[in-house]
Amino acid sequence: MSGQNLIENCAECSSGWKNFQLLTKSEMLLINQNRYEATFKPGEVMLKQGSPTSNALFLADGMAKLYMEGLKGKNFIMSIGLPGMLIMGPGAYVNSRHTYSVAAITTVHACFISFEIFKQLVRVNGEFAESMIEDISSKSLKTQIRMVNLAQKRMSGRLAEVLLYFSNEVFNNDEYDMILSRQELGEMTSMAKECVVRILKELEDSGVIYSDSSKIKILDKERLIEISDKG
Amino acid sequence: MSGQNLIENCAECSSGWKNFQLLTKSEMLLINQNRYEATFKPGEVMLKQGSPTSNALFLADGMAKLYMEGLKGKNFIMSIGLPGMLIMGPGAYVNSRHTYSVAAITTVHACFISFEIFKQLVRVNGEFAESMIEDISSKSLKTQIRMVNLAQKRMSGRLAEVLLYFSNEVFNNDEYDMILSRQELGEMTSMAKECVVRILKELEDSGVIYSDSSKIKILDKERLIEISDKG
DNA sequence: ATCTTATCATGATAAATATCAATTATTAGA
DNA sequence: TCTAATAATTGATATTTATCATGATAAGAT
Repeated sequence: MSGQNLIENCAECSSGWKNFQLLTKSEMLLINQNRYEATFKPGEVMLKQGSPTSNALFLADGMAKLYMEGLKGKNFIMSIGLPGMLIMGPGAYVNSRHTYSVAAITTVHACFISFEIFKQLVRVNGEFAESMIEDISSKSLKTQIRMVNLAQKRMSGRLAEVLLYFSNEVFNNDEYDMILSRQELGEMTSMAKECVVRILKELEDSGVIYSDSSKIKILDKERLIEISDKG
Repeated sequence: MSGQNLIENCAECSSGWKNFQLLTKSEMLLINQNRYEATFKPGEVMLKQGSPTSNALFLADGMAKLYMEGLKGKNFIMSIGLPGMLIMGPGAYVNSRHTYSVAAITTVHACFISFEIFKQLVRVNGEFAESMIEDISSKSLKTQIRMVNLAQKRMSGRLAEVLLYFSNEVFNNDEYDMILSRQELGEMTSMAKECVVRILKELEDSGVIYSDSSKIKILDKERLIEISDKG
């Protein structure tokens, strides 16, 4: 991790959070004055679960995994952090502790913004507050849906769901690099790594996907959606 | 369900939402003018998943189950709704649809408050907006923790967790009426009803709880917490 | 290039959980 | 109170998933 500012200012940042558009010029300036940048190498931990939520995090580029550290050292990967996303757990407004850890998957260029400034703007700018609620709500909704799926789907359904997640929400492409290891895919779907391997193979054998250890190609999306939906 | 106003006004309602205290008198009046009451019998559906979020819901008294309707008609019970809670899913700020259904467990006297009014107040009153974010965040945090537990704990851990939930958050008592059927306990812990029965029996046999079909008594809380924590 | 280490893959087995079938309470109505 | 319906319970069995052991590949380091 190294920290020199490469981004001129937030207003012109191509990876900026869309909700910042609701801020006035002076509010935007405030944000810009209370941020710092840092670069992380793959694998480096960017935010640690349990640590104080002094900053909100944005990625200028690269990808990160957001994961909760659960029982017996087992992790649970909740989602992939991407440029343009506000990365701030619900703990910020509950106990001032990060709810989850964040670790770089690729090289990540990140921007930390003072959470106090955030809070301040929420109180002052109603539109911004509303957009903040929308952002939090949207994440909460995803978590709820994820929870039910986790509770009700069997392994193949859960894995299909995650493969679609990468296609639709991470890469916007039916062919993509599998940036997670089998172990990590398991941590995302609540399955053992061996089972991930087996189900990927099943999906490949039945012509739904092509898969090698580092690439996924969705060949029959209809079918994959069906597998995900039926559970 | 019948609807005549039994509550004089929100400001003096003993089951009122604590965040309403942040509103001015005139704002409170606005709330009070845009609400209606209704009484539900046990089992009646109060809010239906997918329907428009035209109102936020409060319980004046009684209990309700908040549940998502998932795959193959299987429900997933997320939590128990109680007096004093704002019952409004994240969908309100995402797609204007209720994320979950709510059904009365006991006889419930409920209060519906126009969601438009809510939104309006959020934009105008910064403190209220912040308290709203706190409320949503707190629910989101609970969902996340629940999700990880669901993903990582085995049956006995999940059931122990729910028994503690009833004790600590619903009844504030180590002895309580089990208001959910075995089937419903299964819908809350993602287990088959037969397994609920078996694990309750195990817990009883090992002296951790007393249990009959309608009552639970926690005899060894330490141990129950341990079972919940270890998964 | 070669060594080392981590990941991936596969079969065999064990453990956890769900389903099925049948029986016994309980509860709600008539 | 009696009866019908619903929920709880139990045992047997099937299914799903995890673990263990081991070898094969791939990726990094020297």
